[in-house]
Amino acid sequence: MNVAWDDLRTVLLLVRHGSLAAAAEQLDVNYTTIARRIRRAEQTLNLALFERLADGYRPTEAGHLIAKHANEMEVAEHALRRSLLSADVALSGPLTITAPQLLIANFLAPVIDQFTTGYPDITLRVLATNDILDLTRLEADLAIRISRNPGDTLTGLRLLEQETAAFATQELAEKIAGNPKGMIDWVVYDTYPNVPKGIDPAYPNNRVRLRFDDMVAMLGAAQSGLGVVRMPLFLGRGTTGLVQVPVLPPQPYADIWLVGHKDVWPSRKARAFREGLVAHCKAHRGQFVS
Amino acid sequence: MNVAWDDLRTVLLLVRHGSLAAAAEQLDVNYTTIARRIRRAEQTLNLALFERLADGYRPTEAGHLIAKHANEMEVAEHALRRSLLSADVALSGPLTITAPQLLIANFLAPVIDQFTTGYPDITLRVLATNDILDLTRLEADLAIRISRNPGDTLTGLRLLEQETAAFATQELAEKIAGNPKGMIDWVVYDTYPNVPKGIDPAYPNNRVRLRFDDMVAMLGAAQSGLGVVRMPLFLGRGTTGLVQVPVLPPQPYADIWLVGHKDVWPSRKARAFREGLVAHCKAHRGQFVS
DNA sequence: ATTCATGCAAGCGTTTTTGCATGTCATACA
DNA sequence: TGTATGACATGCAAAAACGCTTGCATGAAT
Repeated sequence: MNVAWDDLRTVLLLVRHGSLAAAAEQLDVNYTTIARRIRRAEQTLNLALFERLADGYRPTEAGHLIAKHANEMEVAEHALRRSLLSADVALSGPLTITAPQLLIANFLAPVIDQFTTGYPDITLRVLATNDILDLTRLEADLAIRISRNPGDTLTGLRLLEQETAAFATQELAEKIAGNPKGMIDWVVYDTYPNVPKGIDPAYPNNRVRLRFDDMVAMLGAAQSGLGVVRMPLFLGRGTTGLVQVPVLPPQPYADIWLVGHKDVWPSRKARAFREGLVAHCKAHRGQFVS
Repeated sequence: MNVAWDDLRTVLLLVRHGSLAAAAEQLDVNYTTIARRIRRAEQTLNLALFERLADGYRPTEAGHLIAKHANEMEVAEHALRRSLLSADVALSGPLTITAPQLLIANFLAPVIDQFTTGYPDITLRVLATNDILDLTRLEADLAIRISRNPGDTLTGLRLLEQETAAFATQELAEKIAGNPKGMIDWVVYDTYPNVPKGIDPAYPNNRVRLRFDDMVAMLGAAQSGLGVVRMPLFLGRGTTGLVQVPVLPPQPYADIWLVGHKDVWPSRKARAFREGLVAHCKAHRGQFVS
């Protein structure tokens, strides 16, 4: 009559991720194991937890019920892991941070380098992604985010204020300077699909030539001379082959924050990372504003 | 970095019960297994959870921290199991009840007999004890208790009101009747260690001869003629060799309740048991009052 | 219609986990 | 001072859990 806790966890992950393979990936086991645990749980409870359909496992009502409660167990487990992290006084073991790829590549790499050198016993894991990871679930311990508000339940620290401006190749920049009234091609981000606001009236003719959903790709486009790109100052300045063009005067942009769960924030490892990061930010503040 | 949930549970039980053997009994595994799981958890977390002392495992601070959170996980697990019980519409599987031994022996046995006959697919487990089991933790699904108040967070149903009176052997009863002024020996319960209040003034001389901490033993003493015993009417009437003596007129006593957790109470199995029990109580109410 | 990707079941050999028997150590007791 | 008891460690063999591979069914893309 006693179900193993790990089996409950397995039910939860299968309900949450929908397929044996996806659940298996989360638990880092073979998907066969997921199937076996589910069967074992069903036998122990003498209760059908999933319907086996052609396109996967579909939870029954009982399966959903278990997932609901197992989810609460998971919440408690996450709280435990956060507590352990801050209770752990040793400067050793794993620490996971996440930040946007381009911020890492163009600004944070030295911080990371210095940190791993300074704390060789800490295994730093860097998740370079634009996704907002769930720090409550410890998908990461700390996150560096570009955002206008740092998140609700998290503890945060504003690292930097920054501005955006327009960048293009040297060649394109000269062409625009020689003919301000000519048509200017823009490469823009999908979420702001129009020509930026605030363009200097001296350059009256603007149009969108391309839209991207990825800033790395846009950088490539800009370097290839496909058009003008609005981007944060630090990015444009740090990308070889691009120069700032006066079409779009610098504008304030979302701040850069360091955020973490309140349980994790005071831990020694988090403090150690914060220290190096803050120092680096102070020293290079000039890269971000005009 | 991921601790198995079952290992967390093992830490919890070891902290709670203090020794490998005691924890092992709870989980129904060999105590060696407990030791191994603890070691594995410590290695995974890279953290000492227990001090190995000569007289057993003593939790470290981290061990206590884990136990605290694992306890919350356990609370969620218990909630899950209660939910499953009430979600389970089938009249089959296990059902656990608890009641005082003497109530079972002298009154409830027919209910139990009838229930197991009527619902052969339900495996009834009866815990005959005076201990107050924790229904939140599902140490039992339903409890029959003799109490003045049925418990706070539980759902309850008053089954019977009852009275106590004085009982002794036929021989002793006749002796007392023949000499009301003579010294009357009492056998009393440890928690009320004096001669009962409310004795008829016609019997002025009373003393405590023996104290017991167990009512079964007191019944034996009464049957052996060691003295007069105050006990519930149903008990005295149902015990061969005892007759009521008029020394102590019948007095109201604590009611008999059926209680259960609110999650369990509405389940079909609980309802089925309740039905038979209530009918039996109604039919035999006369056994409990004068 | 064919091909490909996804999702799962079943069989088989291997690894991990577990139970049991044995040995050690400290404590309590007579 | 010997002896019993409770609590744990260790080594070995059985049992359980696991990963890998093959094969089948379904639905989407070509």
